Amino acid sequence: MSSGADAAHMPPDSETKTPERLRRRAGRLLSGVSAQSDRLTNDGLARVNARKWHYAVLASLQEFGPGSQATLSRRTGIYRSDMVSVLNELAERGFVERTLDPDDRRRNVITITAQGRRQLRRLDKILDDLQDELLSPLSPTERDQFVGLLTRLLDHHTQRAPHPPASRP
Amino acid sequence: MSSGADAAHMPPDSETKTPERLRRRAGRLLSGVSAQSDRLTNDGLARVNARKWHYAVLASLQEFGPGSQATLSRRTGIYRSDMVSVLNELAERGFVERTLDPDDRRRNVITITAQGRRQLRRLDKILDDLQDELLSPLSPTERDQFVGLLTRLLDHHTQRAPHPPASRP
DNA sequence: CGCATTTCAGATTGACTGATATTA
DNA sequence: CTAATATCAGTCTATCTGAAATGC
Repeated sequence: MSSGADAAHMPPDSETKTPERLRRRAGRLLSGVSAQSDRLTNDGLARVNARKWHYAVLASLQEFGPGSQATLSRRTGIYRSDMVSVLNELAERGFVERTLDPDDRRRNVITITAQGRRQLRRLDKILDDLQDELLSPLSPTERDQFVGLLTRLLDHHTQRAPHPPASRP
Repeated sequence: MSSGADAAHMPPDSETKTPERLRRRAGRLLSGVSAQSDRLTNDGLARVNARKWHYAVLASLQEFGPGSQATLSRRTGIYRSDMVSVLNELAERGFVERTLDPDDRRRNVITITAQGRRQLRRLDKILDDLQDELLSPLSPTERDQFVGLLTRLLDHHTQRAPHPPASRP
């Protein structure tokens, strides 16, 4: 009368339910929600043939202007070694240009193109929608709260790197 | 007379500062905080030769009693294939016992030992401390808020798996 | 010389898939 | 027969390390 599923073929609750102390652990909650968010973002961006690092690089170029690969690496947190392939992808698609820096011939200067700016707008829209989906169970006030709390946590733990230096190669 | 660091050897802000739109993205904040939390937990547990899955299994056994490996897999979210090695580690250390299930000879019945219960208490303490460290910038009220928001997000997104079925093998 | 930059080549890791043997 | 179980072998991806080549 009461339970919806076919009890004969379903395992008892104790086989599927997560222990309460596990459910309450902030660390576990964080990695769960973060994994969900990653899946959402990766899938959403893959649909337009983009990756999250593309967004990071384009946004950085748009906001602070052109820079060397090492500079972009510091601004986005992407390892220098990985920056190469990210920029290859962005250059292939015509979103950035790589030119030799005349003042320092070790460097490449990376510039965002008009197409790159258009792509950035597209990605911004997509990420806004995905964020709405992720935060859909929360009210507008709660969303702000959530983002605020996360920001404070991240700032606190990345200021002068506590134990291992967070990111930045 | 104002800025603390030696300006000559420091790159300008535009080389190190993260773009504002990047900083605001919930997805980025989440993976940042989650990464920090993972680092903290992994390091903390490694100091007593444990891993986060150890805790998940021990907590599940303590809360719901003995179970087969498949059951534990469902309760903790660890893949069946990875459960084997986790249980090997726990059995090596004397925290669980593997015995053949007489009622169903495909199964092993996993039981927590007295040592395992002691270890669970130890790990609970460690994780409490690490959680305090992670959430240290937040007031007690804010910590509850934060955990509450995360719980609602996770519940919403794991109920009847939206796109890809989150975890559970 | 030491140091920064771009680049490549590979280590390491964790989540995940697939196949097999056994038993229900 | 199909389905579940424990196990092993191996893929795939992201993060990260190391070192070479070039130029400051």
